[in-house]
Amino acid sequence: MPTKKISPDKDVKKDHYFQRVYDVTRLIPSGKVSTYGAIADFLALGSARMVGWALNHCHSSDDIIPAHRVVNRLGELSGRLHFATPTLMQERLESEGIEIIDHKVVKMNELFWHPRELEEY
DNA sequence: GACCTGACGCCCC
DNA sequence: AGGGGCGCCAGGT
Repeated sequence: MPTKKISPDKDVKKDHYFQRVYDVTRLIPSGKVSTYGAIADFLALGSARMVGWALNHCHSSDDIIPAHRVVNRLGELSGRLHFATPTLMQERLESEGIEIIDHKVVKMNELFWHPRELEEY
């Protein structure tokens, strides 16, 4: 048997992981935000970095992912430069009634939404 | 294959 | 109370 680790299901698992991240992201209510860590925590899979990595590729998904509702734990729009325009993330959040000052969500404590708050799932 | 670099976050000053 | 160290895990060079 080949000692080489050709793992065909690795890509499958990767896609599945992507899908899990996208699913949770879609559940974030408009007007609220969640964090990379909270999503990784809820999935009990991967790390916060991997959530960011997955969201970085969300453009390759056919569905529209509200990735702008995911910020880092301090409420900073750390992913804003990865959107079509550098201001798009902030514009979308503001259009949902979220106030942002200096690339940071104001009242992060009130607006933070953890997936575990979801009753069903 | 070592080394760097992230859309991160906890721990420890 | 803000900043650095380090673990995280996958990709790129």
